[in-house]
Amino acid sequence: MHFDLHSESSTPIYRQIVEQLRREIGAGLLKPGDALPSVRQVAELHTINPMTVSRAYSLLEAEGLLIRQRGKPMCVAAQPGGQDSSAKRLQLITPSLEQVAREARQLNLDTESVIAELARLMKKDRK
Amino acid sequence: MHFDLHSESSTPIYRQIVEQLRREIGAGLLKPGDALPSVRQVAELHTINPMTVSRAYSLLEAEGLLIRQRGKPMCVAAQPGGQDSSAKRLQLITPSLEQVAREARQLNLDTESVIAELARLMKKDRK
DNA sequence: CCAACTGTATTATAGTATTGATACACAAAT
DNA sequence: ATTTGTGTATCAATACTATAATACAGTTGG
Repeated sequence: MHFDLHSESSTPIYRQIVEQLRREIGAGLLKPGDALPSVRQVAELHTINPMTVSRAYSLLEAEGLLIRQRGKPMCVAAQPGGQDSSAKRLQLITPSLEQVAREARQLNLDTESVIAELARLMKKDRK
Repeated sequence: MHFDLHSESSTPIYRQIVEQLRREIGAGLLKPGDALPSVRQVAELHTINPMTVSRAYSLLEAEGLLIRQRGKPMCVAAQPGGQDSSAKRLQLITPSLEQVAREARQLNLDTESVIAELARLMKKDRK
C-alpha cells in the first residue's frame, strides 16, 4: 500500500491521504472489506506522525467510506451503490480539469498542446 | 479586471491572485506598463480585505514582475526575456497536469475519457 | 495468560498561515 | 491646501497543521 504523499506540498498530509483514498475506493481499486495499512506502518514509512494518519482515517470513517473495528485494522465499507460508474468518477476529476482549463486560458495555451502534454504524462505514468 | 477567485478553495486568496498574475504576465496577456486594478477595487469587488490583495502585489513586486510607484497604481514590469515561449508556458502548467494524471490513475480512468472531458471544458471556456 | 498488534483520546507544544482593522506616507489634481 | 487616490507597515486575532508522549480499549495468535 503506497500513499503518494508530498510533504512539501501546500495541501496538508492528512488531506492528501483522505482524497487519495476517496478516489481509490470510489474507483473500486480498494474493495469493500479490504484492510488498510495500520497508522503506525504508514507513519513509519513516510516518517510522519501516527496521529496524522489517524486523523485521515477518522474523517473517512465519519464519511462512511471506512469502518472502524476495535483492535482490528480499518477496512473499506460496503459502498451503497457499488463502485462508482465511469461517469461519476469522471465527475470527481472535473475540479482538477477545470483548474487546468483556467490555467491554460491564463497562459494563452492552445488546447492541442495541453492535451498532447497530458497524454504524454499519463502514458509515462502507466509504467 | 477579472481575477478568478474562489474563497471556498483551500488555496489562499492571495496565492490565487499571485499565480494568476504570474501566468497572465508570462503569457503576455498583461503587457509591460499595464496598470493593475487598485487593491481597494479588487477588495470591494470580491469582498475581501485590501491587505490580502496588497500581499499578493508585494510578492510579485519582490519577484520583479510588478513595479511599485508611490501614489500610483502598480504596473507590469518589463520582462527580461520578453514573453515566455510556448514551451516555457507549457512547463508552468505541468504540475497541474501531473495532478490530473495522478488522480486519473487513482480513479482508474482511461486516458481517452479524461482527455475528452478536458477538451470539452476547454472548448466551453473559450466563449 | 501474554505479547504484539489494532485505532484513538488526551494534552501539550510549536510553528506557520491567513485574514483583518487601523493608521500612515506619498502622489496627483483641483 | 485639500481631497482623493495610490500602496503598505504594524499589530492582532484566529485557524490550521503537525508533532510528541502517554494511556487506554480492544483483538489476535502463540
